[in-house]
Amino acid sequence: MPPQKIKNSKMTINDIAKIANVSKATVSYVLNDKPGVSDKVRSKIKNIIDEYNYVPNSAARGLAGEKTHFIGLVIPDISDMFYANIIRGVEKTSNKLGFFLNLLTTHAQAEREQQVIKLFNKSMVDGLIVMAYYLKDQYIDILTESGIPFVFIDYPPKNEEIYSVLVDNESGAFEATEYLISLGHKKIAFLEGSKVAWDSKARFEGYVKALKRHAIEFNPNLVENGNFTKEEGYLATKRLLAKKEKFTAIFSANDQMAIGAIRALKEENLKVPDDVSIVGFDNIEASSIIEPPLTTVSQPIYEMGKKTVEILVRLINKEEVKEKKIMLKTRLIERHSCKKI
Amino acid sequence: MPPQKIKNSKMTINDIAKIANVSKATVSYVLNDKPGVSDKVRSKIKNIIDEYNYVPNSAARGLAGEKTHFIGLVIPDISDMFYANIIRGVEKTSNKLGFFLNLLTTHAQAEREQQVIKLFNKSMVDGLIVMAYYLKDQYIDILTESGIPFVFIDYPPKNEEIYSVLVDNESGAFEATEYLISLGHKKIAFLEGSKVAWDSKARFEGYVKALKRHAIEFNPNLVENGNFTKEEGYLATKRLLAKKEKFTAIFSANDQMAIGAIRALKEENLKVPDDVSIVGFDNIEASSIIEPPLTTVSQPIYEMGKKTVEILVRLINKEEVKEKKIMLKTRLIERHSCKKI
DNA sequence: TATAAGTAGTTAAACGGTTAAGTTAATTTT
DNA sequence: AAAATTAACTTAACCGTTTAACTACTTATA
Repeated sequence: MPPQKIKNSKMTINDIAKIANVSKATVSYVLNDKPGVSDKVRSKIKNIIDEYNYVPNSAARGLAGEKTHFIGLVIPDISDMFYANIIRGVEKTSNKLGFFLNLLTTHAQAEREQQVIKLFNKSMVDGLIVMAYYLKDQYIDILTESGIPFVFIDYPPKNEEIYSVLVDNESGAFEATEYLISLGHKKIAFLEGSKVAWDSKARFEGYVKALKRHAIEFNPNLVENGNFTKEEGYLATKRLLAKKEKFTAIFSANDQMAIGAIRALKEENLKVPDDVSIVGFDNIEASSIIEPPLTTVSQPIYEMGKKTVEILVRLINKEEVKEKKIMLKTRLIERHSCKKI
Repeated sequence: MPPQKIKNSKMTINDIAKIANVSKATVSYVLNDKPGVSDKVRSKIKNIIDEYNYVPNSAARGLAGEKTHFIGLVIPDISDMFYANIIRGVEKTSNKLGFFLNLLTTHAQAEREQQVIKLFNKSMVDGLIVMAYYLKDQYIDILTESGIPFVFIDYPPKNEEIYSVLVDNESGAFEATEYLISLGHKKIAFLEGSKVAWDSKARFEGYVKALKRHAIEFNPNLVENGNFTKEEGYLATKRLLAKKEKFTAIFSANDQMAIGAIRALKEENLKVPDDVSIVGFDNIEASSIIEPPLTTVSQPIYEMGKKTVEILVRLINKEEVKEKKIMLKTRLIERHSCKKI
């Protein structure tokens, strides 16, 4: 066989070293941009690497050195657009910073979350991004012990020790409610999400605070639970309507429930926004398509992913991170589901 | 320090071996369910593994052995629900079969696709699932040479050599068009998607074949390009309307364009389905929310992911795979956007 | 000028597994 | 009862990197 360019997949650092007539250590130094190599040799090696399409074996890298150049991503469910969009930010940013992604989904099952967290050991990933569903607290000890840098996305704001980036749900809800009030509404119903989710609670808090701020008395009869789903949002609205307790607006803790609410209102021959104004939360795709287009609170999802990776990579590089908890602001998107009263 | 249970993250196969009083080879055999270990010792080791929460280091595994237990996933864009849903099937199935996922997105950029494919070397992943956007053909040589098992998702059906799972777009479109015909429609417009995408072409083919089958003459004036987007679907429909060429139904190559079409029709005071019937393709979430709920063709997305992994894992295990190309059937979802003429 | 300090490179051990080959003891065959 | 076979385990090499420690020069310092 004539001597030929070996294929990239077979190439090792040894091959490169042999071709360049240096030791593999020298090649390694070049690969990692470390000093101790003359410019001449350095560029010679770089050329050879390019020419032969050599890519270092990341398993070996992970084994030997500190860095795997991988970030682990723990996520409940990718088919949920919220998470999918976060991944988008995560992926783009981590690639820009030279990292790849290891995806592990938990299907929002507690048991699976537990498994998953054990799987990620130090030589598998350099750091971890966690979007937990159940075990947020239990994770922390395991992760802290393991020494892997990690940052949570959307972690309930109590624990001040851990790194996390989250959305200021309360102020978003406050703003949404205040918007309704500014339109002249005084009897504003609230569709709450999951009883246990902290973001649901935060949105409720924001609603209550806005009422209080404008001296409107909170009426518990105007609150119904829709568990964040379209179907239950529909049902909750029906219950609300059945009470004969008057209201002129609904603030729904998410868009899905708002969509259910609109259907319920239509069925009762109530017009949105003429009879009832409604504002949602999340700005999902459907909210711009529905009739009428839904006024809603948009979360900076892409930016969440981006910020999270930026923090994690600083952590991995042992650089200083000023704030442990990053709160991102929401933005009210005015469409056509609200009307001045 | 008192002797304590060491943390899982620090545990190595050596530690387990020491505790069990065996060699690490024996532990390895147990880990990989290989013969040559007595039941007694085997279960003893298994207990210790459980007790100490030991998880083998996958980088080391990848380096030393054949298997990394990772599947690489090359995908253009996760925020596209179509891909996100495929991942769901991929993830669930691969976990069930004992594999993890390595996610690499290409952001639908040719250059990025090229990079990405080089990154996956043998000791990084056991196999590859590719959802390519541009370089489908170029990939093949590189991948074949590298020796990594791979399967394409949604690969254009020409190359019979490679493994792929895809949706029978043509028969789906055929069925949709035939459905319209069965309702009495004869003048059926077609909103085509991207000019280059093979699935777009296949859907067009299905449309044409259904017309032919029912002896309806194909009228090129009734075809407009909407490039798969809502906005261009809207524009395409406007152009269609401007022609004054009569039609009573539209078959749109995807739901996004159909949604644009509905808006365009509404603007021209045409009622769906009373004046114009319309059927879409994809069954995206919004299609059930829009007014009227859209009749559409649903793709077996989850199953695609599932099937793909199943094939890939067989390939990885060097088991026989009967068919190289798996075509999955679509399903027509009847909602309220079509009417008998 | 002798010595210290720096530069550019090499050597070899380690990382945590897998697996072919070797060893020992128990069991079967003749 | 000796030889052959089998089962159960161990030894050690290897996978492709990184990196601490070392060597051999060159250059600067006292």
